[in-house]
Amino acid sequence: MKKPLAGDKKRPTIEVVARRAGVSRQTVSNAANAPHRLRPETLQKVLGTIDELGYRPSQAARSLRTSATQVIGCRLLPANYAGTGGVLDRLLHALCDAARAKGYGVLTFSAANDDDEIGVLDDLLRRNAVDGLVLANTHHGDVRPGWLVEQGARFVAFGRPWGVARQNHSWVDVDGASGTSQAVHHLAELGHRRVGFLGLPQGSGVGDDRLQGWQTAVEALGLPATGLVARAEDGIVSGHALAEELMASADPPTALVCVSDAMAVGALRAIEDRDLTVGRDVSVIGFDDSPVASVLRPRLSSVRQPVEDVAHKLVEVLLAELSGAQRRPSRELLTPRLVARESSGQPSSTAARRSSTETGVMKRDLFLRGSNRKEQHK
Amino acid sequence: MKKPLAGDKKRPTIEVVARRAGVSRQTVSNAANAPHRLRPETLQKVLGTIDELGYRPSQAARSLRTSATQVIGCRLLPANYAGTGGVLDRLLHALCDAARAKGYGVLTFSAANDDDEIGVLDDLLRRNAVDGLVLANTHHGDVRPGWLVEQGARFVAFGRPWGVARQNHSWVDVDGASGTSQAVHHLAELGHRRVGFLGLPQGSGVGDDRLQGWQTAVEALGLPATGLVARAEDGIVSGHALAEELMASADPPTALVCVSDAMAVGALRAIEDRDLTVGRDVSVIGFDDSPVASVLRPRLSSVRQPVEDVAHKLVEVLLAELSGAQRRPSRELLTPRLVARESSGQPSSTAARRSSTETGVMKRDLFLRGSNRKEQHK
DNA sequence: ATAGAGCTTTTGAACGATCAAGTGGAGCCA
DNA sequence: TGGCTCCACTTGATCGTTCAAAAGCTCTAT
Repeated sequence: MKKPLAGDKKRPTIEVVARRAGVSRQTVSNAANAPHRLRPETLQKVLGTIDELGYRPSQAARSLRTSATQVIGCRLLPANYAGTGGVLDRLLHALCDAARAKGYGVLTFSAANDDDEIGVLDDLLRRNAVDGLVLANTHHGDVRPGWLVEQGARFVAFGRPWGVARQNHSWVDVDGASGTSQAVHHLAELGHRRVGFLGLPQGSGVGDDRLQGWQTAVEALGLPATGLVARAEDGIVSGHALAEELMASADPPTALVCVSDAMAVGALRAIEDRDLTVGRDVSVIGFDDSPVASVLRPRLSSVRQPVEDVAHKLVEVLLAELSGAQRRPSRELLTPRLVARESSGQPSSTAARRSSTETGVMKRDLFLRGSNRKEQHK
Repeated sequence: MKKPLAGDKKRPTIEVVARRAGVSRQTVSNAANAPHRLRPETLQKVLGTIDELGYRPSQAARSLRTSATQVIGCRLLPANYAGTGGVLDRLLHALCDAARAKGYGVLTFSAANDDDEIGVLDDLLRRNAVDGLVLANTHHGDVRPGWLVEQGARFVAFGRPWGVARQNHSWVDVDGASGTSQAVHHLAELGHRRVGFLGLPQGSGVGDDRLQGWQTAVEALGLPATGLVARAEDGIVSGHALAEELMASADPPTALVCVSDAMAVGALRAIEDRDLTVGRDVSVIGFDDSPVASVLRPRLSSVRQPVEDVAHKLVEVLLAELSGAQRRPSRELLTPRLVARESSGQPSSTAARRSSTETGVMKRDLFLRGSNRKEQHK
């Protein structure tokens, strides 16, 4: 029975509700915050009045008194779609849902770089505009976690504190090594033996992590490991160059596991440029399952991060941190899942068969296969 | 000379700053909010102390007193990347920047549907958690604007109030008709005459708008207009079906202007399935310049919305609305810009030449052309 | 009868800022 | 000198909530 808020009419305060229900302010407050303290019939009556007037406590007044804003801050990363951008957008959605389920809001902001971000964070913390923070995209030599710890701020990082000995803050991360390992196992099951890896320059946390997964799997399966790794900065152009480099070798790989979808896209291009068929002559698996993955042709197999689970964990850990119950920092490592699509298939029987005559042979069969739409392609 | 906030040390209040500077609370307040009221030397002294202690007014206390939160709410739309999703993500970034520049924060939330969103908005408004709202993705029969007006809420819509006679709220939108018109003109300049249009079912605001731009341009240029429009719900599969439909006709188009990038992707597939070359046999232009556009091969020409300008306008209009100075609702229509890439090129001299022997001819030339990376493809 | 225990409800104070009104002093003019 | 204005700054009140403590009330045990 909610009353619309007419433009000039003011929102009802707790005082108004109290008078109307014939009780005191505190009783109304308790009805919402500590219902067990009220006699059932009183509770009923007060809740009725609250509903009747459409009362909600003023966030500002509550924050002032409790010094808790019920808001989590989170930086919006620059939209780097081919890279990990898609993941962070999905994460933001999931984070909003997870936070709202716990009665929290999410305040987003953008920043040009980490120093800029620290400036914004400093402002948010000093104004008490947020209770806690989610720190995304942690990286090697990241100054933000240390700064936040020093400020006594409550936060959770999405991403391990790479290359730091004393990890004195909570984090949630995705096991990249598991992801690339899954990719290698999947390719091995399809019959591949020479599985290459396109990675990031040494020193990148995620890059090294994902490379290690490849190494572990290759060793476990007894696959060849030499001359199969190429590394460069992330990007489509890099992916093209690295894939070309590996394929130009004497004994080229029949499959490529890539540290990112951007790299994978570059690899796809390089393969096509050699007039080979992706998923047939050379298989490719990306990482992050970015939006482009399912739109490319052939659709790109990719390792998908469990973003919803990450978001839930982030909120869970952060709230524990906020409650103060948490003494020791939490560490959560979640497992990603390979989404196999057309870009990873059985190796062609003769790896040496490299004529260009068969380009596009599989196109028809591959198009729309596995799509959730039932529409058939004639 | 900012002092770090040690974990257990409390933030300084205005009272603390005042005592330290040897002035009263109000003088400190004035230093920040009305510096002209202070004698220059006093101002200097107070600002010095503020800086020394790293003081920032508590957002909660300020909000309580002024009943202004300095926060704008904005729904995070489901990540529909092939569709308009990418645009709204870009918009969110720009919105955060534009808002921050004016001292506002952006509170994001997600909602399953419009009714769900109204529930969230109701909550935000009742708690006074936001000063104003940005309403994205307005559509035909949208109940949200009316509801917000009824509530007396301050908001700006991104998108015109489609199909509503009395437009009693402010909005900012992009002139879709101009975008599709630009696309047609661009194609006509390249030599195309039969330019098709893949649109949305009648009744969709953006769909009809963009179709109208195509019509206007086609008429203005004296191009054929019959049998060149196909309409269906948005999506890759739809795009494929519609393009196939048009190309199967007796006198097929040599170019397709699409209402969205998703449609355009479907069209690309359909063209390739006929063993034709995109950008040569048939040109394709999408709408929104979503992230996939520049990653596809050939890269997709697309109409790009001026998201940063939109964000600035949204904030500007909303703040005018909040200040109360605004009597009449504002209406701003911004112009998008066509980004021409490889998917739109000169029509092949013989439109009837439809052998499959030349598939992929231009691939090498097209790859990476126009990229900002200088790296050459050998 | 009465004190004590336990439950429910009320009252006073405080959170930290801004608004509105008040104070004190310098400067001007008659 | 007195009165007036203007400026620079201070003081008291207030925003709407929750916390902490007090106050009633009921019930039981002595």
